[in-house]
Amino acid sequence: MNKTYYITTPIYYPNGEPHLGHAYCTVCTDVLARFHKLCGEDVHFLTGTDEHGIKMVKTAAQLGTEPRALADKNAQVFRELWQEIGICNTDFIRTTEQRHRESVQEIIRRMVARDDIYLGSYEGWYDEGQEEFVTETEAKNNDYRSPISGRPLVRYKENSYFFRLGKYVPQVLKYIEEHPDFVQPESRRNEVISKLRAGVDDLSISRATLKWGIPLPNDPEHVVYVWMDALSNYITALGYGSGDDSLYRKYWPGVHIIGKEILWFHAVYWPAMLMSLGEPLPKQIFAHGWWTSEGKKMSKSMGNFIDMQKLRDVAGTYGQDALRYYMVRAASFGSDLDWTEADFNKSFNELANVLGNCLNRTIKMIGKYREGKVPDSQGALEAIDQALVEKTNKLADEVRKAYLEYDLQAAAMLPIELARQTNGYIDATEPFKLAKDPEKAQRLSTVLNLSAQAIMKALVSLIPVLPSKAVEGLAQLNVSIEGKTFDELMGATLPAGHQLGEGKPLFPKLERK
RNA sequence: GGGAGCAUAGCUCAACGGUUAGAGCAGGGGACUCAUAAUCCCUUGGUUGGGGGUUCGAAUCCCUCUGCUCCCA
Repeated sequence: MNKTYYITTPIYYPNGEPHLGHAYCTVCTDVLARFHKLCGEDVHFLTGTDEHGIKMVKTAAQLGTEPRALADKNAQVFRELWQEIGICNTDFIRTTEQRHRESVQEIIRRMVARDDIYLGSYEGWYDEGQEEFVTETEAKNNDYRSPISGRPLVRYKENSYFFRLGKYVPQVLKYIEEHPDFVQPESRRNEVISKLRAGVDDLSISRATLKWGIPLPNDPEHVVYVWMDALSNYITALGYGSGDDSLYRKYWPGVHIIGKEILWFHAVYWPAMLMSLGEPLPKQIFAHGWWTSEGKKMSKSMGNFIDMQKLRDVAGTYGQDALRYYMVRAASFGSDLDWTEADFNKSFNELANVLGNCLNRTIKMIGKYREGKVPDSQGALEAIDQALVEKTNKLADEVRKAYLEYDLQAAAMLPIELARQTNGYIDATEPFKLAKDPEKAQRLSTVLNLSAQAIMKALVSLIPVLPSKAVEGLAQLNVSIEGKTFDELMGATLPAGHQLGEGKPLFPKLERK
């Protein structure tokens, strides 16, 4: 039995189309999923859409359609975009699906049985025009007026079921304190801890005024509100609480990759819910940062919004892998990021000039000087050879470590650094000059061999980030990754006599306007 | 108002309290032709935000000032 690995993105709110933020989170999760898959693990990768709630109702009304139809349409848009940027999710859950509905109701039943849910009343600032509650912060920021209509907010009270979050807070706090890796990165973990210490109220989990949602099994006049519905997806998708929970037993607990704005809910509500159910907590929760664009907050009116169309244009022009590489290497995983044309070009040039060119010149020289067959490395290694061999041999460990520590930026850039060094090696050893001197044939063989080994390892390491291009590059080296694990591929060398394929630019440069 | 953090080269960032504070990019100079007008080498550039302290030794620890960010209310 292979080791299992379960990883998730959040479920996205489909009241609009996906944008850079969604794509980033999904790509990072995908990169991790692909690495673990490459390591031979049995990977289950879940993403999906969170389709209930007042905003769906309103957006649908504005568009003259129904929430269900809006969700159907946009869930499909999300699915298609993920296809286009190479996402390898194994499941896609929609919270309107029957499997989720039934399972959430079962979850509530179990919580009710545990006396963790009770009827109380929810009081807050209510925007009558918008027919929705606004948070205390939001109300204050808008001077207790509706940001839409400008009319004063009213104090409104309605019955609501509550989850006894407060009961579990001490346990959650203890768990987070005792498991430093549970919530990452560190700075976010500290924020959660300090907020937990300040004390937390019980959580309102139902709305009687809303109809678009999952009815509470114990009181169908109420629908399940936001987090109880949304967070449950991570286990309802595995069949938790249904007749067949084999996937749940196989894959749970998993790793959650999320944006920093929803860390609180994942780090506190979700563990508390699982404690109430008596189920294991997630293995890890990693919160990534937010994007700005050209140094400013993304906004449609500013014209710097990286929307789905822009993502499609970039993927269409430069390829999905160039987009993926850019996103992953743009900043260290966990910190905020900034999308700039200049940085994108820089990152594309790394792929084309450093990685692609290194592969290309190596293949072309072996083609020209050795009839496309990898020559044997002969004779004693010189210091410069030794340095390249060491760097090549270290790559597997370095990349593995980077992935296990969620340092996706390093994982993406380490192979590029090896390609950079290989370029330097080729320039320093000058195989193209050695080729002119028959007496240097042995030396030439060594240089070509070591260059080929290095670029091969660089490409293997990049498979999770560049699922299509890395494999394409390896195909040029006539290396198949079919059925092979990361360790097997990284431990292997191209044998002497190995016939290479045809060398073609991996990331062709585009015509400049 | 409460809490946390950051400040290092033009830019993005590194540097268990321990040699001369390092990379990439950008800038300057040069080399090369296997390769995608690609590549490589050399190089300019820093009083580590200011001030004080602890220490044999501080970018790193402490205090303080300034500026910025984040979380919460």
